[in-house]
Parts: sequence; C-alpha cells; structure tokens
Amino acid sequence: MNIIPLKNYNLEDTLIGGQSFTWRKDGDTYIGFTSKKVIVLKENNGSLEWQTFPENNDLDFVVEYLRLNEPYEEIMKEIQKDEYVEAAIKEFPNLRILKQDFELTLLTFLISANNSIKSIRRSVNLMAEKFGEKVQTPFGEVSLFPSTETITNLTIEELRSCSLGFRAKYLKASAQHLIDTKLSDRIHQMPEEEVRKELMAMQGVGPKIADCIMVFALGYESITPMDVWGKRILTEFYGQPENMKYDEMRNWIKDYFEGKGAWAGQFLFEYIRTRPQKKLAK
DNA sequence: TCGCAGGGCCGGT
DNA sequence: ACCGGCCCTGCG
Repeated sequence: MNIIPLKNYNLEDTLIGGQSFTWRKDGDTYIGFTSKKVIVLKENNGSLEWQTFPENNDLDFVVEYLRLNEPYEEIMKEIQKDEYVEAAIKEFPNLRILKQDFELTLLTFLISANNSIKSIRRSVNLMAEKFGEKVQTPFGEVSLFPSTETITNLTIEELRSCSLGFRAKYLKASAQHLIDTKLSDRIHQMPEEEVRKELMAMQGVGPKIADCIMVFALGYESITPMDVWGKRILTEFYGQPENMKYDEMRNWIKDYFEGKGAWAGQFLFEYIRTRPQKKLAK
C-alpha cells in the first residue's frame, strides 16, 4: 500500500453514500471498482493508504477520483448559508464529492430511476459479478463493472437477471448510444446546456439523472440534482411551493448557493435522507 | 402480510 | 403541460 496525507476527508460517508454504488467496506478497508480498476483505500492516522489494481500505484487516478486537491475548507465556508447546511455539515463532517468515470456514472445512475440506493447497489454488484472482468488482489478477487461494449452485447434478459426491471432496456440502448456517438470523447469540452442536451438524448436519462452525471462525473459544482429528497429540501427547509417544476427547483437552489450548489446539495441530501422518520403527528 | 416508496422517465393525452 | 404506469426490492 502507498501512503499519502489525508485531510478533512470522510471516506465512509463519501464512498458509501448516494453518489457511488461500487464501494464496500471490509473491516476498515474500502474496496471499490470501475470498469477498469480496483481501488483499495484505508485511513490511518491522518494518512491514506491506497493501491490500485491491476495496474499498481496509479496516483494520478486516485488524486483525481477523490478530488484531493479541492480547497475544501474554503468551499465549506462558502456554503454555510443557514442553519440547515450547518446542521448537515455537523452531521456529515468532511463529506466530499467524487469525480467518477463518465460512462460508469451514466450507466449506474440509469439504474437509479425510481429505485432505492440499496437496490441500485445490488444491481450494480450483480452486473459486475455476472458480466464483469475479474481482478485478483491481495484483498480477494474483485469483479469490475462490465465495459460499455460488453453491455451492448448482453440480452435484455441477461440484464434483467440483475434486477434491473424496466431499466434493462435503457442500459442496453444507452450503452449502444455511447459506442455509436463516442460521446465520452466529446462531453468534456462542451457548454453546460449542450452537455445536458447530449445526456438527455439517451434513453432513460432525464433532467435529474443528467444533473447527477454532471455533478458526480463531470465536475459541475453549481448544480444540485433535484430528486424526491431535493424537493423535500426545498419545501421543508426553504419554504418553496410543492408545485415547482424541475427547472424551477434547479434554478432556485443554484441561485441560492451561488455556484456551490453541488456541495451544499450533497450535504443536505445525506442529511435529509438519513434523518429519523418523523412521526406523523395528528 | 401487504402496501408503499425508492437519488425518475417515458409515452399517451 | 400533465399524468398513469412501470420492474423489482426493501421496509414498516
């Protein structure tokens, strides 16, 4: 294992939260995968022990994936605009946003539609175990997420065997779309509105999933994906009307957090979705 | 047990 | 611009 300094970084909440579905915790070790790599992380006395497989020692990848060079304390100051954000930061200190692979993020968030995080994880792991390459590590054999190419060659029935339900056809179609359009080679150098348009051209990608891809893979910091929890944040915390449309919600919170909506939203999301169920009084 | 909700989207009106 | 339906799983 390699060792680098680690400051203000909560691996648990960041890796095992709602932004990535390919991590598990084994004792005090975090094991994650993409479609190409296995990453092993362990925190130890303010240091990060890490290794990548099958290619070892890929420091550049780890630094970019974990976004280790973010001016984190500065960002935290910028988003503390009210009591709700403050409470969320207190409950999830040092929560971070990852920068994940574009195609992996797209394909796994396709699975998120009308689904629960637990079930999304289950489907992603089933896909890896059934159809992904295997990588041998000192921490055991790890299955990678199937490549985009592999997914295009699977049948709908094979995909459905991973508990994907109606999303199976979206995975196959969108994987094929990625191959046909080579979108991954172009997406990183496009204006925001064009990125969103390209993403939503794919089957199964609507405004919310497009926002997730832009925040968790493409590094857009001003966007807050507005799911059922985001809507609750707006209505319960900020007194906004129930009937706001998606774009109205996104614009409202984007303006409110002045360019840092992704960070603030991540705290508020974890905060509201894990809060104890309110007893329905009366 | 069973009814419902889950990091929404699609297709018909 | 609305809205019913959707595969399946986890949870109370």
